[in-house]
Amino acid sequence: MSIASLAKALNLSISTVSRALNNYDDVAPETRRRVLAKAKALNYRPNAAARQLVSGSTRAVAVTLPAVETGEEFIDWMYSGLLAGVSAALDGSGYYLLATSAGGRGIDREMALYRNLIEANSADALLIVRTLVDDPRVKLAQEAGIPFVTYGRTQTDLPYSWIDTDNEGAFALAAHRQLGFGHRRIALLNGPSAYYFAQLRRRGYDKALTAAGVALDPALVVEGNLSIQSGYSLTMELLNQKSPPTAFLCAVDNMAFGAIAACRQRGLVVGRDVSIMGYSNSPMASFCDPTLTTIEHKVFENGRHVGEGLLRLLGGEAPGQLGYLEPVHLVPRASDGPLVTS
Amino acid sequence: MSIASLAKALNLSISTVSRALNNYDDVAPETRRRVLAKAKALNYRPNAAARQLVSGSTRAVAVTLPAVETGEEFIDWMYSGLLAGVSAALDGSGYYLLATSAGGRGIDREMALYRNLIEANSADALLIVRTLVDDPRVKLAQEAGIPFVTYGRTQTDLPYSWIDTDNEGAFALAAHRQLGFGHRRIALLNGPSAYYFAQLRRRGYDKALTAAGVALDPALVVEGNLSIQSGYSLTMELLNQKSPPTAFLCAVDNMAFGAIAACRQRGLVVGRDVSIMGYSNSPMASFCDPTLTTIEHKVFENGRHVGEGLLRLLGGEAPGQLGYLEPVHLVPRASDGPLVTS
DNA sequence: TTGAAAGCGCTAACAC
DNA sequence: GTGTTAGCGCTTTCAA
Repeated sequence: MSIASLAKALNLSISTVSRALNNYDDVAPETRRRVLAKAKALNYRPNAAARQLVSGSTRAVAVTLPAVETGEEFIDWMYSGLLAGVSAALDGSGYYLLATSAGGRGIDREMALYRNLIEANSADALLIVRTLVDDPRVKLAQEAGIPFVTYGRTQTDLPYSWIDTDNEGAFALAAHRQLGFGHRRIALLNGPSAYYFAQLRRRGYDKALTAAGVALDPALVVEGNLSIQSGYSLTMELLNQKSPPTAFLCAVDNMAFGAIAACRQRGLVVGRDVSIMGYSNSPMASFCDPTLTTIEHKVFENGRHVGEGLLRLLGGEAPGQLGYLEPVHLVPRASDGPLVTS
Repeated sequence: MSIASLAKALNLSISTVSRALNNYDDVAPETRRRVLAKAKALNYRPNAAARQLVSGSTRAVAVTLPAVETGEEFIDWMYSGLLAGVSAALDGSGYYLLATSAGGRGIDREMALYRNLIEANSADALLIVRTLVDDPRVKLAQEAGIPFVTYGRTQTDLPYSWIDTDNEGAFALAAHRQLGFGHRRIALLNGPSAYYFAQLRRRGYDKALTAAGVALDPALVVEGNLSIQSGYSLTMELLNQKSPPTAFLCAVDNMAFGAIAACRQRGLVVGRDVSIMGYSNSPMASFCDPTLTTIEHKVFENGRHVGEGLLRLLGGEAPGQLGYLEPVHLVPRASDGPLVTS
């Protein structure tokens, strides 16, 4: 069913049909009615490729997903929620989300995917998630002149549109809470420092400790790949130190679950002998034992904001107009508490 | 950079360039060399829309994701792994995965998405996941004549290509294990019965119990939405029965985590007072307390098989040639054990 | 071995 | 208010 056959069935020219279909106002109301009715009856749907070729627009927002952890997951829980939000915001706009996975093969693979997408004209805009401190994807998009929104900030001189959560504030808050409980040896189980969010978290943590007059101990800041397993291993190593930490701030809930498992195995009662905090407030956090004190990270809502930003850009807004720091808040539960002094 | 400007730069005709680029054999070797070199130098990339328009093929495999649980997740852990596998199999084939979310708005929304995709010619093949007993998506794809692979089986008279895990075998195995432990009141926390996988699991469960001479008690078979929360609520309700179950077979690990939380809250020691089993062997299963006895479900590998099936179909294989039941196997851990008789 | 030309389905000038 | 026409960038006959 092409527009040509539709036109023939209506005894109209192709252009009149096209105009009626695309809501131009120089079409007789009666004609428009007839066209719309016939299109529905004949189940006409414009060919995406043809429209794309002539308009230059694909109506697609492309995102490649890092899956840094294992290479065996398309995306993880957080991105799952984020994309649901983006998808929800895009819904009804005529734009859709084109998701491809870099399959854990790193930033080079991601760059290749984006480059293809851009050069083959397969997307109108890009979504860049989990930004690096110095992110080549951002540079690529800027050079190509394709609209993009980042989830997470990066270092660049040019204006760009971003949404981020208050990573620095979140970890200052977390550290502050543990300091208030009397903890002085507070570990930070961070993500890889190549990611900007990890640097920001570290900064928040550093600031809170420094403000409280607690000396920074580099041995207490470790990096892992955000998996349960890494949380477990890192905690085990930290507990082996001569003077182990009494509090553990984890970059994601998953790492906290690993930390809990490690402490349990060591015979430590989490929430009493040691304090553990997560970040994200994933569904499991309220069902594990002990329930996990964490920082609520509204991924779905964040995604919705990202989607709205994308739409603004696509609507012609200049990059750099958008820069929104999502607030985070504490969800106190049972996995942390006052330092017990023996 | 269009093929026209490439041709001009080479002083060749468009068609010769096209042939050289597409590996036709009626091109002089020297000409091909020149074209390829120039294309690389000029960073030429064929326009996807144009190629699509003329060839009729988009090189896209579309999948819409149900996110039935909450509507707030693009996909869940299982699909995350499955798609990673599909994506891996497709990698290098020239086909890519186009994922859109139905945003938890049910099968009607999914049907609308697929219908659009088909009618606008936006995909060469479809991937249909989490099949219903009587699945309208399968009928739609069959009527449209578009190649598709289902992950999960369905009821249809026509041949189709599917990959499924051995749901029936898995739950027969699980029930058999609990029967062996002496349990007689074994609950099944199933998924919604509209899904074929839920029916198959029920069948496996029924068969195992019947074979052991244990009467089926409908009160022990309940349905939930596969979330942690639903596992928790259903278990609470089951424990409130006059004669509560001593073993709980859960449709997914998440439900099992909810079940563990519920039992803990009731003061029951999981693995001693009650037996709990999950399904999927998610990362958390080996880190929770007690560690979860579950059924390994190799989602990534399954996804790879699905992707390979898709490629076979796209390569011209007739539907119905593919029908593969993935084996599953038990991962015994600490959450289940012999019935304690007081 | 290469080039000219038609046409995929659509939009948007431009004429009437 | 409607029709004619020229492309968008590519593949693929058909001639040369």
